[in-house]
Amino acid sequence: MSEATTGKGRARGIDRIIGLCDCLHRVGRPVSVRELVELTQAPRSSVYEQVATLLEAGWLEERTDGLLFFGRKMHYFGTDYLRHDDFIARARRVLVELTAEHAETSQLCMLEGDKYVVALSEMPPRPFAISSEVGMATPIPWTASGRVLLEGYDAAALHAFVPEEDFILPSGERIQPADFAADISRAASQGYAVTRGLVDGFACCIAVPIRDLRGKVKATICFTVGNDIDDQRLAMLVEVLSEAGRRLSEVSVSGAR
Amino acid sequence: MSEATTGKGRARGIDRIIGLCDCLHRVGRPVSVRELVELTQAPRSSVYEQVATLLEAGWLEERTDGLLFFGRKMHYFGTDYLRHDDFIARARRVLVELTAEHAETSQLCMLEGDKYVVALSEMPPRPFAISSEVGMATPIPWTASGRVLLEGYDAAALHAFVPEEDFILPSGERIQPADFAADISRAASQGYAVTRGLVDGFACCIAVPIRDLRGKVKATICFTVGNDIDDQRLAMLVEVLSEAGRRLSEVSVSGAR
DNA sequence: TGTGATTGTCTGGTATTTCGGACACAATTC
DNA sequence: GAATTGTGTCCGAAATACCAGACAATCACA
Repeated sequence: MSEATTGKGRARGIDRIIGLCDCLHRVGRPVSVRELVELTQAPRSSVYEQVATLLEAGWLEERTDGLLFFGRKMHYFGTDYLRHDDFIARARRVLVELTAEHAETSQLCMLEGDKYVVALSEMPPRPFAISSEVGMATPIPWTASGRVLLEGYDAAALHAFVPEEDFILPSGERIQPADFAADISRAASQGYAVTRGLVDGFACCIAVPIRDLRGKVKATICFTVGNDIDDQRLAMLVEVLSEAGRRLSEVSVSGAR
Repeated sequence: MSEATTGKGRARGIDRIIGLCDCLHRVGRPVSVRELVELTQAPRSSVYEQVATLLEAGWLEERTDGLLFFGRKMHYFGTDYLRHDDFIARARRVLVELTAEHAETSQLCMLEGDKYVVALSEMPPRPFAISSEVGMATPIPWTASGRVLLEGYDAAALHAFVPEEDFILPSGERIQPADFAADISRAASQGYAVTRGLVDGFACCIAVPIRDLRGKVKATICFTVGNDIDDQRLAMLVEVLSEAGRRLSEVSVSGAR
């Protein structure tokens, strides 16, 4: 992802900005200028200058505690994106519907490079819904959606595509690529994937594919529910998701991207 | 707003990018490179290069029809902003609640420079809810919220602050600054403002203040409802909004911003 | 209060990026 | 099919934005 957008040596302002925002997103919390300098590896004086520019533009905001984070403008731009990407806009309506109907967190997930990201997330208005952060890059093997998104990948292809370290779960345990490949082909044949307590212990994820015109999986929608779910409800949710997945697949005609 | 972020002559890449994104936001729809060049007044070759860089970074996306608009990354950054700005996050929960309860569009509005902008908008899931675009700068006198946000401004202060042309409604009709000042002081004394059919004919807006610690109005929350609303329901919504406004005002202690 | 670390500002030189304009190619128009 | 207009790429020159580093101000702590 972030290629040479950070690092020392003279760089274009625009690349520095991109690197800066990527870092901010990656850490996912307000940071001090000092921290920003460390994260981006950019020259101190440059960072000060860029930050000043971005603050003035409303791309960043300085909070009362002096820390920096994204500003209003980013929200506006992001909202513009959501409105104008046909596929995303349609998916969002479906997620809202699913979450309203079943009171579970529903998400739209996609690949970004060799990582999995949550593109959209709708949480039910209940106190302890399980969430995960929009846009955060996560190793593919950690997720149910990953098993759907990598449809068609065999062990060799996996080895080439997925970074070695991504097979190691937060717990330290290692997923065997062969097992992962088996999960993938099972997902392909049954049309959905379920993981239980993979990264979390208490979470259970159910993912189904959304396909483009050529039948390739381009995204997934998933429910994230408590691991204590019973089989009957799980089957019901699978059914509901599959239906939604089909709906989002077919009309994906000329929409955006 | 957009100061020297557009225009001819040599400019920093970062300023060009800011100008480019501002233009995209202002037009509010996907555009061709040609159009971008016109909008930003930037050199053609520069625009091509910046666009390429931004596309690669995922800040922009090229759609199937070749037009450009904001990309995924902006959505991620915007989501980060929403999560981490305490005040915004709290306001959002309140809006969701209000909209769920009363099935009307509710919004959080603020000033940005000498313009009014919708910072957050929650629409009820019904077919013909009245909406307005998040982040779009609108002349202050066109709105109910404007009458609340400018609390304390007399005719002279208005004259100094609000651009002359902003008093002209889309219909071509002109709002008299004196009338506007009267609306403002009425809003201050009754604690809310209502406008009926101001820009739209069919829309009715109800706005109440959210105050910072010093008592200054820093934002409004409002309902946008159909103009056919009856007095009783309107009174009820005013009451509900006022309560919400009070809730958002008090604890605004050390929040963000 | 002294000493060292941290944070923020400023300035000048130069490695680099921006920009103008030329060029190639495609799409229209006459 | 010639002429015109629109779109995208490439290149060299030079204006300048980025960076290093010096300095000032503030803080931390003994």
